[in-house]
Amino acid sequence: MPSALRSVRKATCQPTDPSHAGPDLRPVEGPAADEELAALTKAVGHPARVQILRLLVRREACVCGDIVDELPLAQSTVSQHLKVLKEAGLIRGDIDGPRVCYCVEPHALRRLRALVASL
Amino acid sequence: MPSALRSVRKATCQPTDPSHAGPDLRPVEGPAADEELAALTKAVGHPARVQILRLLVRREACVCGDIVDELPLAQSTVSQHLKVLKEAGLIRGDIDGPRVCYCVEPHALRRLRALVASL
DNA sequence: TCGGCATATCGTCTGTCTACGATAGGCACG
DNA sequence: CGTGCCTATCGTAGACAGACGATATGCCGA
Repeated sequence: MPSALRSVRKATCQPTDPSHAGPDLRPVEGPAADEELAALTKAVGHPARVQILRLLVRREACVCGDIVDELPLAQSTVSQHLKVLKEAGLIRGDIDGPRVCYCVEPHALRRLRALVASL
Repeated sequence: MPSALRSVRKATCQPTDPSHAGPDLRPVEGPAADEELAALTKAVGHPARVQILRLLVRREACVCGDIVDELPLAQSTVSQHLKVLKEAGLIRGDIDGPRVCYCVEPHALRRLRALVASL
């Protein structure tokens, strides 16, 4: 049975509650902000990773296997892209039994928006 | 005489007048938008290129030599980064006699902001 | 027209990215 | 306690990125 026929699994993790986090106080300019902006945009700067982000935003959360099913890439490749996004702080992965449930980090996205807006 | 002592040259080019351009009608989602976002963020995703963009935004326009003076990189390296930004449509280079005057493309920045905001 | 300055391009080296298959490890179910 | 599924990691190969010096090009001024 091909994996494409697998059903979408229920997502168990939730994005970080943004109500606890006030506005980001870090500056949007200066050398540190430049490095941060470069690192974030570099992480986003690949079509597969953009697709993954969109998928997670649309579905709020998503099991790794579902992401693999949506992209025309090998499982190991998708896993590497997820790792890049996670190391950039843009997504989070919660272990859910035998699976891993990924979801976006809203405050990282807001930070990215703020940095891009400062350009 | 070290190049660091050169004076800043007057910029002759101006950013594209944004008043002529209405809101960008292209969609901010879908496969084409994903590719576009990936290409733009990839171009921004390097510290030197972020610095160049910031420099151009701050000064509105800037001669290539001044950019070289501001960055700890060789002239050929800076020229390559400028080329990346230009091919992504983020900046424009106007020939001003023997020099080249670079300035940002405001509509490209707005487009980038819109795409990032759609995440 | 010749010389010099500003910029772009070329050639090259090194390192990182991206892709894949193969393999390892962890958890649930029987 | 084994077996099977899901995911991460390893190893590898090819493509790409980033840096530099050297060189080409193009424009002014003498």
